[in-house]
Amino acid sequence: MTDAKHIAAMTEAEAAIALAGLAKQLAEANAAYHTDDAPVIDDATYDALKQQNAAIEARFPNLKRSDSPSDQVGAPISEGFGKVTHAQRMMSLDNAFTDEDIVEFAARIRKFLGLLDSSRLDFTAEPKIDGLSLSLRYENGQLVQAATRGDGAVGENVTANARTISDIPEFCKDAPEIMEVRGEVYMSHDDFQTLNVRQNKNGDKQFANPRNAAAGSLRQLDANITKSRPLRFFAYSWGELSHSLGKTQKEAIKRLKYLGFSTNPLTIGCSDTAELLAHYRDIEAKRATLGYDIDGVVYKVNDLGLQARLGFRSTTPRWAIAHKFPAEIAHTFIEAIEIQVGRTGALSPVARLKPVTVGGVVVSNATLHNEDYIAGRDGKGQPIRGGRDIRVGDWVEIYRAGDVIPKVRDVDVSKRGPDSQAYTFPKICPECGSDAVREEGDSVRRCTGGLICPAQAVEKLKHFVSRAAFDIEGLGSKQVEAFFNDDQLSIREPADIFSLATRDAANNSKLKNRDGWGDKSAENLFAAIEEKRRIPLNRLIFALGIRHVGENSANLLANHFANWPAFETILTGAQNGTGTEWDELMSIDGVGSVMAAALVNSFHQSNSRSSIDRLVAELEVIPLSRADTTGSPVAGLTVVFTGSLEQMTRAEAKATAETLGAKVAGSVSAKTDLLVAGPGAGSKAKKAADLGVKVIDEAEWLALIGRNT
DNA sequence: GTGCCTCGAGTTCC
DNA sequence: CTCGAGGCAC
Repeated sequence: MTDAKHIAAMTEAEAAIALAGLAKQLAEANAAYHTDDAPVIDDATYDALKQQNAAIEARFPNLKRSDSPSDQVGAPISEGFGKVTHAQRMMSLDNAFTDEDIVEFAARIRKFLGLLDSSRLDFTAEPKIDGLSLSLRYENGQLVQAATRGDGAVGENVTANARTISDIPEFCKDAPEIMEVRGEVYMSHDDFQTLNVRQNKNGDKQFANPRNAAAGSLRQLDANITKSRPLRFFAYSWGELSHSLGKTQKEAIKRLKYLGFSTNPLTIGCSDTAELLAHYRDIEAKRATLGYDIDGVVYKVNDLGLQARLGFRSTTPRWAIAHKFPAEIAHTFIEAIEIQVGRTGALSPVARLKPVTVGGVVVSNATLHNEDYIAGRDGKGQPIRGGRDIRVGDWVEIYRAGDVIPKVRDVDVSKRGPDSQAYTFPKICPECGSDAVREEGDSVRRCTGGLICPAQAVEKLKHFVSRAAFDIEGLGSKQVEAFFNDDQLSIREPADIFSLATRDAANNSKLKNRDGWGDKSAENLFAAIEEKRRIPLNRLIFALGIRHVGENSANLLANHFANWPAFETILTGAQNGTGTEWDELMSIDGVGSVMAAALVNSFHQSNSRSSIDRLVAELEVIPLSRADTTGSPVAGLTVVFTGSLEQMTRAEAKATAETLGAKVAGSVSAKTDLLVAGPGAGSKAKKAADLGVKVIDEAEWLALIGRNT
């Protein structure tokens, strides 16, 4: 034991050792307490250890560990979970619904790898568990972190909760020093039933389905509640590894089993698509007797070397696919068809349904996409669902696309009454009365009211405060809408947000007297707004809500122009379709004529321009911090990218290269210094060879610019 | 012109 | 998540 005097006398090295020891001791104690119900130390000792840990951390803040016990179980319950950046992105899977999709999947892989039809290509097939994915990080065999998938790049830290799941080992003997194990947390049918009976007895809410129950249980702020819930875990994948788990998918899964994880017993190897499809039918037949929910079968290329060669698209691997079971359907009728107006003026029809349960969830709305869909045609005028139109009062077949978005699959025409009438899509905006027009070749009808239309104005404001834009704490979509409709403190356009505090002060500070508001909440809101007066250029460009300019394009533009004045000057000077400014816009990789025109219009149309000017006058725009390119290994070089890139998109690659002072060209010439060639590179690689231009692959490029994979 | 691949926009429910 | 469409390579 180490007392306060010891801590005061500690050297940094001693402190680091002490912290490591405490982390281990407390983690073991936690594990024992949460999983076995058999504490290895008593509460007083536990608290004393924890205090020591905190005291050492206070004296040596730089030594605080990533797995610090002060951030874990037993720590006071904080609001929300911490964020965890995954060492390797958690990908999602491409979906397939038909046998043909699977044949194409295999063909795509053969083509990409340049394999002959006659050569062997092995796969694995396993049930796709319907739960939620989890990434477990082990260091030297010890579980140090568990994180949910989140958006794939950043998830939530649910370490304390994961420790309570008995299928998840606290310690793995013989594991690589760094090992991220990925898999699915789920609840069995039996456990789900029992839990709901218990919930009912305690007067707690019932869960709609095992998946929701599992998700709700894992995301409890109090790990003790998670502990009382019967969660299970199947391991099927991995992230960062300090050394490999095997040469093939099958070997790696076997290894995970050896290390103490549950792996799904229905995982098998297959040597062609026929075997994959046979296993699919087999699992489909067993589906009802498995005792847990699955929603399809996952196929993966077995050879990990081939997996590495195939690599990833932006969000999915090329070497795996999920063969989904047909979606569950339900029948109900349409009580009404309503029109919503979006930020770009798009009129979107929504069917109000007689509530019905589909896949364990009660659905009362379903999207009808657009005018053509209601009329029974697709965007090109081709009939869908046999060309039947959709009417108010129709009995319809509903399913949840991707198990999420409710959609109308088909109409039962035989149940139509004699007075049934075809739906007439409005030609004027239901919100503002302006003309709603459909441009040639567009499937969407749009309100022409612009900012005059209250619906568009509100949606634009909601976009402005959204997460990837200004992200003002305490000013979400609900609040924005309330302020929009407030007579005294109205927010009609983005600039009004930044004058809110002054206007409220001039108005005798009435905000704090509103329903649900007080001194503190008003003060917090004003502070949060002030905080966002300084805004990075890319966020500002995205927040403007210009059509065709999403988060990604905003980043490209910010990268190119680096600061607001440069961006504004070009857009102000640009003419639609011609001139040097237009050419500069078009020269940006990822910007084409449609986006360029949308940008130019928004800076020339007087209403939108003055709204932008009023906003920018309130802000301090943070320019993009350009790295100093002196000493950059590629400064001044002319680089060309070809073939498919795996670690980054072409646009990202170009932006990064430019940041480092390189020029990026579209084609290989005598002036080219370097060609970065991914798989599938064709004529350019040949030309480079002819001209004697140096050719490297993506990994070598990343190494060159100092970004290791 | 065709055929990927990505992105943008709009959607529901918890 | 899905659809449509923009952008780019061939």
